[in-house]
Amino acid sequence: ENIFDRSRMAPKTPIKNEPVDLSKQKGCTPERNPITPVKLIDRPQPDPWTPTANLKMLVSAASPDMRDREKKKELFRPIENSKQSDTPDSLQYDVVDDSTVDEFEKQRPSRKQKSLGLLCQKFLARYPSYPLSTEKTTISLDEVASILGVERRRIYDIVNVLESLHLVSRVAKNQYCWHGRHNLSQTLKTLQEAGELQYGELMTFFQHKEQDLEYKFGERKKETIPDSQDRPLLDFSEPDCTSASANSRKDKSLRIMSQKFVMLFLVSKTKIVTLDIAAKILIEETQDTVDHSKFKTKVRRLYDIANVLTSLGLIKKVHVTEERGRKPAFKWIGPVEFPGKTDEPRGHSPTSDPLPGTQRGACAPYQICATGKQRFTRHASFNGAQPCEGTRRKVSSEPNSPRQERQDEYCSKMINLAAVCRQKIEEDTRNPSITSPLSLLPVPGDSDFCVNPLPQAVFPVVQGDVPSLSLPNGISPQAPHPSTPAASKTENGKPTLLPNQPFLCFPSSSLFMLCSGLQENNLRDTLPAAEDVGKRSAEAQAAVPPAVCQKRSSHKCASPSAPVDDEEPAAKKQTMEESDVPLSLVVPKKPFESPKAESTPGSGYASAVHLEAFDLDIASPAALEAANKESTKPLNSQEQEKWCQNKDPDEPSPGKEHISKENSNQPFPPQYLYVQPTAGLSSFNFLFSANQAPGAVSLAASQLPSLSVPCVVVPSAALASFPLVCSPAITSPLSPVPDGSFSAAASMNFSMSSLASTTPVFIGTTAVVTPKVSPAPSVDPQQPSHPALHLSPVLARSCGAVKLDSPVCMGHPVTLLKLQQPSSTPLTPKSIRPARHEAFFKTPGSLGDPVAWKKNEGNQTRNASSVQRRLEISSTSPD
DNA sequence: CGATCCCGCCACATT
DNA sequence: AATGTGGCGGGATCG
Repeated sequence: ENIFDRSRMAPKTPIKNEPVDLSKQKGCTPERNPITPVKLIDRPQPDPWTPTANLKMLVSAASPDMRDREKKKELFRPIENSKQSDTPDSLQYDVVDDSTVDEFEKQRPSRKQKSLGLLCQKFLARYPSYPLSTEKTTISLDEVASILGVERRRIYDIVNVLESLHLVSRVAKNQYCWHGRHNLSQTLKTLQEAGELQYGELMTFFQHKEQDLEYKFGERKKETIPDSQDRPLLDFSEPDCTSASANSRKDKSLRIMSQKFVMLFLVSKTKIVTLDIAAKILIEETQDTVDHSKFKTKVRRLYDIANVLTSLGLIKKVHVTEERGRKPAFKWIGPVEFPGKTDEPRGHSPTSDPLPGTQRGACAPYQICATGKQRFTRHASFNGAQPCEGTRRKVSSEPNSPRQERQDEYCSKMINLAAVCRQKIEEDTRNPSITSPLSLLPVPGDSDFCVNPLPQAVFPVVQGDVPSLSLPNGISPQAPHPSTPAASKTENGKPTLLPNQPFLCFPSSSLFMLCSGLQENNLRDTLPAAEDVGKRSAEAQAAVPPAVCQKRSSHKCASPSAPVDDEEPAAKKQTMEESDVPLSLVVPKKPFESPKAESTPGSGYASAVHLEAFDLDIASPAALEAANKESTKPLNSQEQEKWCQNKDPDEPSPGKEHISKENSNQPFPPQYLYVQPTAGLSSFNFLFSANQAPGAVSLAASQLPSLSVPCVVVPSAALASFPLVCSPAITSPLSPVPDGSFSAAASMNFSMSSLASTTPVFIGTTAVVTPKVSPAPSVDPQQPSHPALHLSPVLARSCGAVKLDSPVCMGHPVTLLKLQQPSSTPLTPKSIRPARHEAFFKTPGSLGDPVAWKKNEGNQTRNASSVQRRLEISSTSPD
């Protein structure tokens, strides 16, 4: 009751009104009046410093007696003061203080006193951590705000974060329901899983570099992945779920950010996350590079979140010292292991929700996790047929557009990750001279590369395809490899793939990137794991072609080893097999949509990830998995696994070296892009070797039209470089397309992929390998760019980051892109992309922004040089 | 001076 | 239109 009164009386305004300045000055003579209450007013609060104080306040609020005492102390001041009227307090506080020194401080309301963290503590003190299930505690924002003596806005900050962890949920306007920490572990678990999917690699990656190299990517993934797969993603849905549509809003970035932030901790091996990295990763859309301001804003938000999380006792502030110096960071001090299996409760049955309204997996804003994916895959298999689409969606539960958003998020994430990686790489590079060649490849637009949300939504899905795929998978038993199974097991297509390799997952299940060694190579220096990669890559190269084929033909692949050798044959077979796929080709729809999606996304992705997005449908994750497995396994599977596993950080090089040497031509090896088949397309899986030539991609675009094939692959012109694997059927048409040479290869099969890889993607590893010398030859289009030199910084970075993985990347300098755009523009999807890219760039202001550019440029140069070095190094010394 | 982050404007959403 | 929400970033404070 008091509260209300007081609140009204004094509450808000007073504080604000008061000019701070005066107060300070006055500080000396505090108190009294409130004329210019300013700081003085604050004073009252001051005392709260101690956490306990806050509690006391609360208590005091409860009991008048306490209050008086406290009052002296001034703890409660906010609320109370209103009532008490400031008078006395001021005086007392000083007196009261224990520490003499503090008086001043106490007096002035210092900012700390008003900190969000403190406020949050007060807030939390009001509610039991583990409320009885029976009692439902409702929270009135107005009430709380007045009680705590703050504006409502601040309460939102707190509640939003709490909501992200499901400690509270919104029940109605101005009303929240307090759940306490009962579900916290589950929530964290869910987040962890989701985080693994989304950020696992990155984090691992980083950490490796930075901290311990011990880690292995492969291992790491394996660990996490397994579990995560089955589970539904996060359901963060929380509240929103209720209104699936609701997502629309901006999506409460604070909430999402909070979840993402927590995820980073959970997937972090060290449990320490630096603010800057978190910000980079969390920045969506824009690539890091673009705005500095954006970054700043993100950091601010992170501080807000961190304050709340700190109050919850989940993290604590620490500093990490890196090469550059000491950086602010936070360490997770909350639970790491989540005993309760979340699964049980929710996992299998999505329906069960702990939280009342929120859960529904589908809804969750978080979609990221893509709850849908996993399920889809499976479902898809079931469906088998077209209907799938419908089903699938249902399954996904997302009726609406929301997905797109999700996808976007993913995209953004990916981008961010890429950026982060990039940066890391860059940094690393510095040290040694390791610039990653990748960096060269910039893909400007990539950032956008958003997911192809549309595709998913749009496409009906392909489940039919999936099934087919799945079948193979099922069959796949042939591949005894453990890894495979694991993958298969995991529902998520993505995860499965991952086992050994580092990969990037797209939310949309449609694309997967497998990075074999790229990163490693690049990073290698820095990274521990790199070595593996190298090996892998080498092998991968070999394997790749087959893999490509296999994807669908996994059956064939079954005899993995063979395929490798017989690439061609395999390819044929594949094609044969794929014939099925062709069907998918039929599907025209995709093309349409996909183009868009692709175009945009693709470009974006490409840039970021290098992926090409294809819009295949996301729906069929299984297919992907299968494909992936197959692809990799058949040829490489074992090897790869070995690599992955084997790779010991210590001596990765050996293997690699060999490989590299062997494959010198195709240094890149390992990366693959996976595209899940969409419904129609589903049958096709695309694997792109990172190496591929750009031309292929472009071709694809052109092709597409004609074919209307599902293959969406459209690499952005700039990006171009990706080779696409086309289903055989498609191939014919395609083959011609792109670059003559490449295209042919591409069109044919994967085998070509190998070719492609060999081909100089100028940017690709090859580039690295063969130092600049003649990267160009391979691709005309690209040549112009001469990426290395000109790469737009941004791109380069992004590429680097992303690319690190894939040598594939094409580095196109920004300039190039532009050029291409005009030229290529026209019809092909490519053209589209380019355009977008530009737009993209511009938007971010990157281009426009002088500052950004400058930065970029600087980087570029740097990169270039480093790259060169790198190339040399790589070429010379594989190690 | 960089790290923090309070404060509150203001846009968008909901009622 | 009013009110609820919450993005966002200026600029104050802290260290």
